[in-house]
Amino acid sequence: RTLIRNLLTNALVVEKQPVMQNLLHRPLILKTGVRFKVTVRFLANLPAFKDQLKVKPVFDKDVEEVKTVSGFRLFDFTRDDSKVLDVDSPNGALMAAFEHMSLKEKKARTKGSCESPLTVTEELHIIRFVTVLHHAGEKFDIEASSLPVVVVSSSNQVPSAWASIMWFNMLSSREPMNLSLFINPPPLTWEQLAPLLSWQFLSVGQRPLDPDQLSMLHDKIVDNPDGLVHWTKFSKDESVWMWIDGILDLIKKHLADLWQDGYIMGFVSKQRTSSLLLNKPAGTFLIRFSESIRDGAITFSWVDQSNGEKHIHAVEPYTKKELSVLSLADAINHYTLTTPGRSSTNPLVYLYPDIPKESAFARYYKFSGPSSTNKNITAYVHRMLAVVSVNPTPPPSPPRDSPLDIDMDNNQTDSSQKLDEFLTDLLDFPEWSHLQTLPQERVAD
Amino acid sequence: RTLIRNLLTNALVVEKQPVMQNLLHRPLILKTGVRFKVTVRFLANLPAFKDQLKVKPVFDKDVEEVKTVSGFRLFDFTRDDSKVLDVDSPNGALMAAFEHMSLKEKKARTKGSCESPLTVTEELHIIRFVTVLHHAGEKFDIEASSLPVVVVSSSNQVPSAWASIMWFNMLSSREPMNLSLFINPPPLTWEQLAPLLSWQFLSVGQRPLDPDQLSMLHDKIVDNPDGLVHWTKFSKDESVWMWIDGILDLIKKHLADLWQDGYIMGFVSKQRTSSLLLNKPAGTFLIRFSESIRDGAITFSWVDQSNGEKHIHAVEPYTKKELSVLSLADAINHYTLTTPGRSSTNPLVYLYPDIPKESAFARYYKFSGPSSTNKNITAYVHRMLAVVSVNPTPPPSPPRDSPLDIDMDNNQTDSSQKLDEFLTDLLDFPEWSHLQTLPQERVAD
DNA sequence: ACAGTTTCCCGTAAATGC
DNA sequence: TGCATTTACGGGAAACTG
Repeated sequence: RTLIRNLLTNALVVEKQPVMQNLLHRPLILKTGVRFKVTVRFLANLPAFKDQLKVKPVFDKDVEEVKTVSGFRLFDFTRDDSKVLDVDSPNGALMAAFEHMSLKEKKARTKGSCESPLTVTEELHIIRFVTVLHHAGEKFDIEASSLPVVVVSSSNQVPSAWASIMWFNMLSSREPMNLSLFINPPPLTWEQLAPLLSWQFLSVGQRPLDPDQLSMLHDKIVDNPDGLVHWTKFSKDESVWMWIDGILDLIKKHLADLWQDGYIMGFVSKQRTSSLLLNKPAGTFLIRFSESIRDGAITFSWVDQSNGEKHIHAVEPYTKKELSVLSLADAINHYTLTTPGRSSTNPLVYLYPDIPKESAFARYYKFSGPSSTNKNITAYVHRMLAVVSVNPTPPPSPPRDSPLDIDMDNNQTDSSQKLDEFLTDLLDFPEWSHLQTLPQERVAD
Repeated sequence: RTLIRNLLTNALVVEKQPVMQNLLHRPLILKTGVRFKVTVRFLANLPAFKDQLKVKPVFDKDVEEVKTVSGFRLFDFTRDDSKVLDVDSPNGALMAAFEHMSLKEKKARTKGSCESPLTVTEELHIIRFVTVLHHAGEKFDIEASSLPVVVVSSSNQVPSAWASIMWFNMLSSREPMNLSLFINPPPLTWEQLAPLLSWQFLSVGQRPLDPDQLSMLHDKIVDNPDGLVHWTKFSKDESVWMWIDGILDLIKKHLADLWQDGYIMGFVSKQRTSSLLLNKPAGTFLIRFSESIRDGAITFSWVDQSNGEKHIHAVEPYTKKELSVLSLADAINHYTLTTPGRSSTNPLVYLYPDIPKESAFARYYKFSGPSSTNKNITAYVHRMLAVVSVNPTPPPSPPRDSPLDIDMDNNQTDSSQKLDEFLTDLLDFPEWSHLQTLPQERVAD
């Protein structure tokens, strides 16, 4: 009898398909006013109960934080609040599908001091599904709970909500269902955090972080000797996560191919960039994420040679907006340095360590976005977008005197050596002239 | 007594501030679920009536089309449906402000044949505000009506809704409040339509259409000898209006300055472009709207000279997306033609008729969008976007042999003559090589 | 004034209806 | 099936609210 009771008490299972699933197969982030779906399955497969069980969703049922933590927001369901009878599914199990669930904040928060110690994206909530089964003269209260969810009201809160989800997931095995986790959030060790981050890149870009990339992130994130990463560091003050999330979004929207191919080194420190490139021939470059731009931006650093001395440069990072009209492959392919009175050059020849640019990127060349879609022949003169800079390392005096130290045997190198002059009247523009006097060796960021 | 009755019957005046006001000061387009505001004023300034009058909005009150035209949509107010008492305004007049009005479609349309002869953007609706005044033992029914409005559910319907509003406005003087106007829409004469169109450009771009532009539009729109423009032609089949509306949006978002300055000829036929430019020195160009792209796009045509023969070319039109990262002025300033083995050129020197490019556009040069915002000096190499084409009219054999027929006295011409070579390996790309063999004389579009 | 949070709403994409 | 129309909702910005 108690066995049956226990069985039935745990017989409901919740399966959610929230809108913002974000590639982990779990209920995670719910946005007010946006529909999500939940399926509840009755594990005890007793067709006799068909049509007898009414399941009702209850938000934050029996959650102590609602009462104790003042300022904890309260929510209600706007649709499908009505319970749904159990019905047969194709595989014969009893289940109920809540297809049109939606949350709405219930005003009139808990009185008391309305000062919550938590931000809204640190509040963890749950949804319970309850039903009552009368059988053999006994009454069984059956319920099933979702994993914790974060409720947001705007999509600009999703990244920090996701940070909470990740943090919780990493700690939940030790403290199951502690909805007050973020009142006093434990730190994570780097060994816990590293695979978590790597997994994000695997999810978004089909490729995890390699040891070098993780090492750079380690140096950037772990600054105290105990090797622990604190929640504040991760999600608050410097907000390492916000920076990483911007990069993940950049990969998802514009760099999926190149990231998957492994052509984007991405996480490299300035120092490491220099030491890697200085050992390579001029014309070698690598692709890095901007460390200063929050919204996700990407740049490339290259090494050139002038007067026998090597210099490292980095182009001003490309933003999402620019990449939406000019892919990174095209931007690399057509990057042009101009020198007054001299021929123009593309300083990018070998992707580090020694991959000819074309063999890495040629398959992605398509010139620029919208115009390339209509490949039909028109009377219009076709065109492409290109990116142009003033050469930060002008070669010494006599024109075409000291060619770059580049292997000319390679065909593709040859073609990218057929370089040309560009509009030198750029230099008439006052804002550009100062660039001539900037120190050359510093790597950007 | 009847005087008073008439006075009071007409004493309510409606003043709306709809969301989509679109620069004409009238109630025009309302979107379901989107808030709009209406102010009702009581013209008879009798403070004695203060707090005695309850005004209630009624949608499509006494509109016959609701009953007769099957398929006519029905709407209700979702908020502020409750009537609002009259209150004193700062200037002492009695008025009621409906601050939170919002429409929702009422399902269950009129039965009968659900086939409406009208599209939703051709349905004209009105909102009436009604109140009852008891005074001196008599009962006065007072009401005020809005001008016709078009109700849409999505912003992709706004352009055609606006077409209806314009058409109605032009005809309403003759047929006041004919809500069935579009069941049999009368044509407009060109003399009616032309100022209507011009007014749109004045509203959006602070500059009306000039006679030449109107003449081109006339030739494009008026094809029957009676000089009438039919609603079908304007808004349906070829949808001249959709094309114009895309251009208006382009001006609003990216070309406001240049349009206001009058530097955009815009509406010029291919034939006229040719005849204008062929009489001008090589390097003369003009700016035209694409006639084929529906979403609003802009191109420039220029004349060059090769073997003593003049050619007209037009670049593939620029779309809104591209103009959001590269302004038209910059695109013109840095437009580059490349010729294999030859120096690159910018074919754009004089804006038609003979304005040096820089004197028209230099004030708007800012290189490309986002990067120019941070003018602070960083270690990054600055960069800009440029547009590049393969030269459609390669000059004859010996390099730098036949310079363009350009006045070299002008400083700025001089600087734009310092032209350079560009990446000739463009020509290694198979898709570009065919461009060499295209006919040169045809003007695009 | 300000920061955290929510609301508002355009524009695109997807869903729906006919 | 295709087209007309509505719904959905991401994302940027305004409005709110303490």
